[in-house]
Amino acid sequence: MKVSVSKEDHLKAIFHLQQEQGLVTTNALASALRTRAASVTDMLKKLKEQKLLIYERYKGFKLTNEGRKAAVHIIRKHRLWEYFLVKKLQFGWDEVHDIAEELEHISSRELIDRLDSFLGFPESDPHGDPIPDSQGRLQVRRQLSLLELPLNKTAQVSGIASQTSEMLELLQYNHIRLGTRLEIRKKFPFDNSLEVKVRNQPPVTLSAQVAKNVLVKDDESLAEKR
Amino acid sequence: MKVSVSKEDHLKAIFHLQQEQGLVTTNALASALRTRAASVTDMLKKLKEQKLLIYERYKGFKLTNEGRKAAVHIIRKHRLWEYFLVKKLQFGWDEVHDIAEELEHISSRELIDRLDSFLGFPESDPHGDPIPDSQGRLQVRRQLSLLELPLNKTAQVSGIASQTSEMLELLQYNHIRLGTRLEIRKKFPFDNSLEVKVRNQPPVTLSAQVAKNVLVKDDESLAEKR
DNA sequence: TTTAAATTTTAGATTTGTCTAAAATTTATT
DNA sequence: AATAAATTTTAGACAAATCTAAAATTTAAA
Repeated sequence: MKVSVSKEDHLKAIFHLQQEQGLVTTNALASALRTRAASVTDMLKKLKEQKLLIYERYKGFKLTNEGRKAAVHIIRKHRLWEYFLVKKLQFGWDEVHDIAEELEHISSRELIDRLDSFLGFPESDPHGDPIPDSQGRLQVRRQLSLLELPLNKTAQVSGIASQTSEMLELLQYNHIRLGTRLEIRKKFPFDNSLEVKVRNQPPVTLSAQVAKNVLVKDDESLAEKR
Repeated sequence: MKVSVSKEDHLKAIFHLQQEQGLVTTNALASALRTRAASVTDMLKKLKEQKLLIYERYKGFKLTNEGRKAAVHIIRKHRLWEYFLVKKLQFGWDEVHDIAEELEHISSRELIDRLDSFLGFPESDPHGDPIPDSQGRLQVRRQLSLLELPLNKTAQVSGIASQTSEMLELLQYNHIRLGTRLEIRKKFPFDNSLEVKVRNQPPVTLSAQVAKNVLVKDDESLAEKR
C-alpha cells in the first residue's frame, strides 16, 4: 500500500504535535491539517493498517518507529528544499514554506541525498530548524526558559509562557517574537536581569520576570532522536 | 476546477503524440499513459470542460491554445529539472527521467523562473531536447534521416528506423546510440556513404544503407511554436 | 454494400480521501 | 454518582480517477 501525499501530511503533523504538545488528539490533528475530526479518524485507521501508527479507538495514538522514521524523512526533505530555495534560488525565508510543502512529497531518496550534498550538508533550514541527516537523526532542541539559557548561545524564541498583553507589548517593543533568534550577552546576578541581543537590533535588558516567561530552543543540544 | 497531476500527464502526452504522429487517437494515448481507452475517454471529457481540449465523441481531439500552453509549461518544468539534476546534482542523463516526472508537477511558476535563471537559461535538456522559455516558446526540431542531414550541422540521434541486431551492433561499435550527438564531416557521392563525427570519437564511415535508418533531430530549426 | 473488425464510448463498479450528521465514548461538573 | 459537555467514532454520501464488460460508432474487408 502506498504512502500518499495526504498520509505524509498526517504523519508529519502528528510528529510535530507530538514534539510540541506531547500527546496528540484527533481534534488537534484535524485543526492542524484544516480538516475534520471524522476524516482524521479515517486516516488513523489506514495508518494503523500500515503499521505507521499505534492506535486504539477512543484511546489516542502515537507513531510507531517506522512512522516516526517516515515523518522525519519528510521533514528532512522539507527543510533541505527550503534551504535550497533560499540559498540557491534567492527566495526570502518567508516565501518558501508553501513551495517546500509541495516539494517534500517528491519521493526519490537519491535525489534528497544528492541535494543534501550539493548544499554542503546544512545543519538547519532558513528558519533555524535543524535538518535531519540521511540516517534520520535529528538534533532535538529542548525548550527552556530564557533564564536558563547559557551565555552567548544562540537560541530561537519558541513560546511565550504567560501572554498578558502588557508583556507582549514589552516584547514587541524589543523586537522579540516567536521565531526570533537571540542570545544572552550578560547576566546581572543582582536582580537576575539579562542583556539580550537580537540580530540587527541594539542590545536590550530584560527583567528576570520577563525572561522567565520567554521560552526558547537552543541550537546545539545534540541529543539523538531515533 | 483544478488541473490535477493526471490531467497534466494527459495534456503532456497529447502534446507529444501530436508532435510525433500528427493526430492522436484514444488508443494511442491510452497506451502512452499505460491506462485504458475508457479512462482516457473519461479524462477527455474533463479536459474539454476546462477548455483545454477540442473534442467530439468518436471524432478525435486536439489541444486548444490554452491546452497547448499548459502542456508546454509542463515540458518546460520537466526539462529544467532534468538539467538541474544532471548539471547540479551530478545524476547521469539516463537516470533523471522518473524524478523529473514527479518534479514537473510542482506548481509554483516563480520557482521555475528562478530555477531557470539559476541554471543560466539553458536551451536544451541533457537529452538535447529544447527547453521552452518562460513565454512558452519552444524550438521545434523535426526528425530526418541521417542521409538528409546537411554537412557540418550537429544533430542528435532520435530513433533507429530498422532495428536488426546486425545494424544495432554496427552502430554500437561506432558509439552511436539514441541521444548521441553527431555531425556529418563528408559526403561521398559515389556510394552516398558518409563520414560521421561523434564527440570524443574518431570519425567513422557509414554506408547509405545504414545512414538511411538512423533518424536524427537537427539542433537549429528555429520555428516558433505557440 | 453488407458484414466483420477495430475503435471508442457508456454503464456501472471500485478505491481513496473527504464530508455531514448522528451515535458512542470519555471527561468534566454539579 | 448522575448528568452535562466535549471528544471521537461510525454510518452513509460524494467527487475524482480508475477499471471491466457491453454497447455504439467508425473503418476496413469481403
